[in-house]
Amino acid sequence: MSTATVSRVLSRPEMVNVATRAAVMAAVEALGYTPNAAAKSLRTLRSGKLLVTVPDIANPFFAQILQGIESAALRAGYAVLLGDTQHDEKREQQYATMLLRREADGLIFLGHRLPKAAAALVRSLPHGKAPVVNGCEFSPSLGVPSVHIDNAKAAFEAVDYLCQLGHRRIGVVTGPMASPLSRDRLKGTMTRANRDKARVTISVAGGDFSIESGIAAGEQLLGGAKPPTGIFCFNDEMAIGVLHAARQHGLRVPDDVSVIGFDDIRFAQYGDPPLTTVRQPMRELGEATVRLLLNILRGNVKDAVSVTLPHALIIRGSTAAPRARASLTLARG
Amino acid sequence: MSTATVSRVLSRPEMVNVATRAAVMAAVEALGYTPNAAAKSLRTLRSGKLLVTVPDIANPFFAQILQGIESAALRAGYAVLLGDTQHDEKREQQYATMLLRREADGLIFLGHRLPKAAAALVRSLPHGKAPVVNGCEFSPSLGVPSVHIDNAKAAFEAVDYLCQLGHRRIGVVTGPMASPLSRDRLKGTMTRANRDKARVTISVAGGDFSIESGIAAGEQLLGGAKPPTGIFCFNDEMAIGVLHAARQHGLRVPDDVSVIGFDDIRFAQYGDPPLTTVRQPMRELGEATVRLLLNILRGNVKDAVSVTLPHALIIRGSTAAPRARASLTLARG
DNA sequence: CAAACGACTGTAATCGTTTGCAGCGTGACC
DNA sequence: GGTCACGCTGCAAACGATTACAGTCGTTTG
Repeated sequence: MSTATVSRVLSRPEMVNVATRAAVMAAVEALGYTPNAAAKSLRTLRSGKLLVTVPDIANPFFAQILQGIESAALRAGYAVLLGDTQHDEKREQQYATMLLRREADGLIFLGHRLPKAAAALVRSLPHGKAPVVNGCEFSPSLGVPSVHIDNAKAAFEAVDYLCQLGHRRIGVVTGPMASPLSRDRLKGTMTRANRDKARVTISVAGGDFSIESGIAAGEQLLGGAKPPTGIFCFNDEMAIGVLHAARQHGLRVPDDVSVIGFDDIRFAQYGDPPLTTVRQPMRELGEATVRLLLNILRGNVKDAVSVTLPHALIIRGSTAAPRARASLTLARG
Repeated sequence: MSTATVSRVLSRPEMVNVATRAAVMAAVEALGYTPNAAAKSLRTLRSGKLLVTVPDIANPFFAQILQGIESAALRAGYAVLLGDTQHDEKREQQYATMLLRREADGLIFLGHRLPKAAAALVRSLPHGKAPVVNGCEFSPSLGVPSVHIDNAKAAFEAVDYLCQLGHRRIGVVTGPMASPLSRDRLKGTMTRANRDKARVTISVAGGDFSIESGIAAGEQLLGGAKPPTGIFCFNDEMAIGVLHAARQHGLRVPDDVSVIGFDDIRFAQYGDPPLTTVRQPMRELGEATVRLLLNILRGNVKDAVSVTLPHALIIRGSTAAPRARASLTLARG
């Protein structure tokens, strides 16, 4: 029995006679043979792995996207190489070179920076051929397809909802402005605010998507002279921080101040109060990203284009119409 | 310039003359050469990857352990192959075979089941030589070293704290009993309860570590005739569920019922009320697990033994002394 | 001065698969 | 009966690194 035959049985069984096939399988069973992945990868130039870099795996938003990625990858016969970059550019670079070493067949990056090594790869290949896709930011300038929601529209809707409830002083807790995602959400926020320019005022506090930065932003917004009656946060964790800050200030949510989050992580709905938020389809985002990458790997150029998935404003208990100014002042005393 | 020299420059630079070394480096730069990982792996029989299987990556507890694993692995020059098993035995098996294919040099599994393929490996190698370690369960019978806390002791302390506050009817929300971790915590709970056999009664509700199962368990415990005044949950997510259920029942925490969680995930301290919980050093658990695995890979047999890390009861706002029975009844009316 | 040595560098075998090509036997068709 | 096609299997050449071993050359040592 030649190695060639064994190899064929294992990779393309239909090429070999049923009898020999059975014999080989029996021998494989008996000897407990398992093919060596490195040798296979060396020969075929394919590793069967997808490299995924995540800014922070402890962030439930990314964790759930990753879950979608993992399950779609597994279904397609790929394994996931995980890189937690901690928003650190060095680490992003470091991981990206694994692509050049052919340790992975493709790269999914969930941050907003395209690592140099990957950028070089993108430039060196014809458009739409580089196996690099982005997970949740949309940045056409990178020349890399991505899967995302319409962040500007989503923010518009969130702020619109606050306006419709009657809020006039609205606070916004953003993410880092380096990320297009934050910029898009701010853009949507402003678009809506400017529509009511005369009446609606926006105050902006910067955050970094962590609970702690949400607390700080909450302090900042609620500590001022004329605090906002409604606060829109660019993710749920910061919203949880703002809720916390509001409690510290003796403010009740939603009676004294309304809060809207973003993402709809699992903890959003079970807090007190349950958080009104913009739901992103995290799992689907992850799955769609893998599909996109697989299309590129398979050369389906026509299907290798950015995808926009639907979002939804989920209304829960953290939002309500603002109270009259007098009673609010009273409550804060 | 022979390939041998280039190889030496890249892997053991000290072996080659400084001048040639510089020349090679220059050429490498100029040509943008990057070594092929598969070829290297084939030749050296080492992949530079650690396989990590996680029952549920969206669970912040595992996410944080994974974070520790990833960072320790990266520091040691290893990459992480992630498998989210969704508690599914099939998927665990599937991932474990990657070890046999030499797609990874070692396996860290965070669930409680040792996959067959890995078990076979453990049996086939001398004791303490198999590159397989467990992440947070301690199960000597598997013959695999692990990193964990003293679960029985931790549970003992949590229940002890409730007892000392004056609670007599205590509820427990467990995890799946298939896991030694749950059994150990229940054991610790019972040890403490039995010390006060005459006065303390324990009621047990089964959960699966999800928020939803916490809600269900909370309903079950709080819906009865003589509901517990203190509830100890085997993780924070279920505790969050119990808090939710308590609110639904019109009970206030900690006035009407005290709640203790386990793990101290980030969301525990920013809820309302902040959760009293048993802190596990998640990051350190992950890092220690990697160290353990590396010791095995390097043949440091004497350091390849299970490790117990310290836990701590973190007291926050979700626990207090129970109210007199009369007023409790009043509050619930 | 010859021999031994040391510091490098090159040759070539090797890791374990995949796969193009050739060989071989069988049956069909003319 | 000869030719051809077809189905299957084996041979052997890759894939791209690492590394034992041998060779080269300058230097030290006896």
